[in-house]
Amino acid sequence: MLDLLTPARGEGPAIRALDPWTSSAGRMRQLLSRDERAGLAALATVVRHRKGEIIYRQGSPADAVFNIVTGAVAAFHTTPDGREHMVALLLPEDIFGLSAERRYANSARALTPVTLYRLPVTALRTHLLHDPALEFHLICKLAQELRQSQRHALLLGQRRAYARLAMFLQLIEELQVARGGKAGEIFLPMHRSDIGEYLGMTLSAVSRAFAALTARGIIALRDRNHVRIADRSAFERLLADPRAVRAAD
Amino acid sequence: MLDLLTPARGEGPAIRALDPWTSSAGRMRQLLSRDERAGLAALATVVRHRKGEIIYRQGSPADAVFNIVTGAVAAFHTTPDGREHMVALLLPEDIFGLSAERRYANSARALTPVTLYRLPVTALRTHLLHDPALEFHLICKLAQELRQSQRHALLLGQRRAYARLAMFLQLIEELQVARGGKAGEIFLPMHRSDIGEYLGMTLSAVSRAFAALTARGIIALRDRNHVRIADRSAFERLLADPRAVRAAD
DNA sequence: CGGCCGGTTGAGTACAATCAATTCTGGTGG
DNA sequence: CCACCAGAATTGATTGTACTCAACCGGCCG
Repeated sequence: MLDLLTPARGEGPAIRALDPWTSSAGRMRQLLSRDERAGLAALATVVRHRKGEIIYRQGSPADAVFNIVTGAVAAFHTTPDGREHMVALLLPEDIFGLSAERRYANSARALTPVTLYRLPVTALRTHLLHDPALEFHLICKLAQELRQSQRHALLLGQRRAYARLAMFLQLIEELQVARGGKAGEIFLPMHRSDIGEYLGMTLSAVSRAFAALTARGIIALRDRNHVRIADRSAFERLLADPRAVRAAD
Repeated sequence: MLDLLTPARGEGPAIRALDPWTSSAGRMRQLLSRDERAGLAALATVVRHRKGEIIYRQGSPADAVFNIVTGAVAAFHTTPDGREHMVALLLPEDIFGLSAERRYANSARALTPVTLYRLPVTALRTHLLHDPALEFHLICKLAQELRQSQRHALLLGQRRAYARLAMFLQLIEELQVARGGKAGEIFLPMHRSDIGEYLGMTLSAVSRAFAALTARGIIALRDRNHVRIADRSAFERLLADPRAVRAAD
């Protein structure tokens, strides 16, 4: 299961990413050394938010970057007509709040209770310029988040609702495996409506997509937030070619 | 018009991004100093590709990062069933080819004739670790590309085809303004099918979306690759609330 | 018990995908 | 300069899928 509660071992901010220099079978590792984490800890303050709370709002002055210790966070964009679109799903050892022109480009909300390190940008900048190795690790992490975002775009390019949901489940499963969890049982730290925002579809469509995958025996719901991959090969087949499954209706 | 042909003034790799420390009204600037560019130039080789050529293929060993001098590049992902989805549109002074686990996560293709700096990753890494300021600039650029990717996701979350197209046009226009071009006249360095891949819809849908916006007097096509915003306020209104325009059918 | 929140299900509609036919455009060679 | 060709783009008819709006369910809490 996806563990949102156990902090990374050790003290201080932590970032986890795929190692750019070795093949590690999709396993992410902690990039920061004990010293790097201690250095960052000196700049950081710990902040907590309850489930559902806004961490920062799009357009407000971006004076800090955040690093998740425990919990899950959604970065989302609010359109002028009031709808919300999630642009990133953030988990422990992720970084968020990077900005341009001193304003946050989107808002952030706690999906679960969260504990964060808050790093003021000015102090962080100074610190980074004195620690090239740390900077390099941050570059790796950003490249990782960029790939993640591109994958999100890929998901959104899917036409069929159940294909999007399947890609989403695969994504979450990989994240939990990459953090050392085990495959097969997926924990969703969010409501159906949040999933809908991430998948770019309505609550109803999400619900129907869950129903469709369940009816085909591909997944099974233990409860609303726990999904088990019931038929791995059908799951893989669906991901490989979304159209192949349609006939099974 | 979007200038893809004039290289950045000066010599060597160049990266352009929004300045994270000042409000610059959306205007991007060259982040690298003359010295930084010269230092990078020492590692780089210049490569050229004809329009349509593959620069690297998803899954192949990622031994270099690229920086665009002139031209436009598409980063795209090929799904097992053969369809292609564009995940990024890259222009002069952009960086691409960052990877994890020594493999490219997606393919890259020249949309126009392109000139690139090719930076071997090992040399680049060593160089970066000796130049914290340069690393910091790279961080800014990556944050920029991350925001760009999130914006792409936002676009893909739109339901109506013409809304996606409008967001796309806005995006291209901003890119050209940010690079010093002037607003109002947009150059599209790609075919309708490429646009379709970026917007996550078919060629026909792209064509119909162009037709819809033209029929409403929002845009005007000088030729296939040159779009003029004919009615700026209607354009803005459409972007603010895609549903508002439907009635105007 | 009643209200509320999160979620599911149903009927009708709107929109883009699909497949296919047709037009437009730019380049080439006579 | 024009005829021709091939690729690019548009347009048309039909179908599939998700949206919309709405009713309904089930658990939780006062």
